[in-house]
Amino acid sequence: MTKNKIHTFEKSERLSSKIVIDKLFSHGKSFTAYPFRIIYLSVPKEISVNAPLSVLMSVSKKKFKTAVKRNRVKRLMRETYRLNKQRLILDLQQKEINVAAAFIYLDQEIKEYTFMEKKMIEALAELSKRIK
RNA sequence: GCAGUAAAUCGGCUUGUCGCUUUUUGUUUUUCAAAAAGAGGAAAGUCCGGGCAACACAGAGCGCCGCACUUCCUAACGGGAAGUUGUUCGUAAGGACAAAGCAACGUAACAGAAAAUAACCGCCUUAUUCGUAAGGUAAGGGUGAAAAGGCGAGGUAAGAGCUCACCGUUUUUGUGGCGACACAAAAAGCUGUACGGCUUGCGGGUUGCAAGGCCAUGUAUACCGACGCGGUAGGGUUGCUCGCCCGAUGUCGGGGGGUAGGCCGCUUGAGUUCCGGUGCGAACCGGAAUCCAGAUAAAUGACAGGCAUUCGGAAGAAUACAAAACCCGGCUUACAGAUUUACUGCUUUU
Repeated sequence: MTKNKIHTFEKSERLSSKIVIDKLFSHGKSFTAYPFRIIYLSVPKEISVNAPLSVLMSVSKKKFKTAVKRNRVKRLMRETYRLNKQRLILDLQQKEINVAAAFIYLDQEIKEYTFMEKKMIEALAELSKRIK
């Protein structure tokens, strides 16, 4: 494993299956780590493709009316996730479970990158603790 | 120099680290590496028009919806260009808005005598029992969005295009213009105005790429074949019996439709850039070069530094609006700031 394989965010790591998303929102458990609300669900290995963790980012249209601002928030979330996900993935690989999760942004304003990063690390730690 | 008007263009640049999507090449079947490309003038609103696709469709009429000065442009348009007439804003350069028709049918509330076969008051004439009655009259009054061409003079019992001058209107003729129309002359005393669901002309089938087409794992399975039970269980016909008819459950194979998912549609097109020509212009014609996002819950990014611009004494702060979703042509709306050209007003200097 080379160094630059760690911080990726490829298609397989994104949650794109309609069925899994529907399941996630109807049966998933959730908690709030402000400014994120996180919904997660452990998925059987046959359904999920490759990655131990597949994720989607969501920003409400009500809170950010223009697409440019929504994109900005989503990209910030994605970057912070991408750079800090490694610990959680190792954890999941040890436990041998696959997880699907949705990150929903709750705040009304765009926050600084440093703030977002700090909160993302907290949220990922919390998620790691909750999954058994 | 300052303020403004019109048209057009641009709308940050750059280095490093870590990423994303597509394509190509190499390595090689499993993803790994390299290279190239990767949001806009409005991509937006989804308001019009067209391509494309599926479905519908003998022909004609009625209805419904949209549009409406002229000529031109266009694949088409409710769009655009150049003009016409009117109203209006601005000192000006210029800007904004409006525009078929009233022959037939219909409407014009309230107010007012009356909203179109005009007589309430007033004015005048005649009659008079002096109360009024008959008639003439649109000059004056008030109402109203709108009052019977305007104004002056003559005229008259009082008045009236009744007559005349000027203005307006309509018609005819002439000149200019492709035309809307403009100008000029002559004639007509001049049969209201505003509009409509009315009339006329032109256009319109419906739904939108989540259109539409193809492949198809798993699960269940219409139907068919083979093997097996067995022409057995059971069912139908009938009040019952006979008779007649249908006929399982299993295994394997074929097989249609089709869910998850994938592929096509999908980016070479009314394309883009440059040059030349025609036209006042929108635009068109000819030639050369070129391939320039194709994602799918949705890539085109994040962070750190440097530069530029603006604000500020400095520290520092700010750098608009807004992100493709089948593709084009428009319209509308948002937009920090910068640049160019032409023109206008004011001011200074010459």
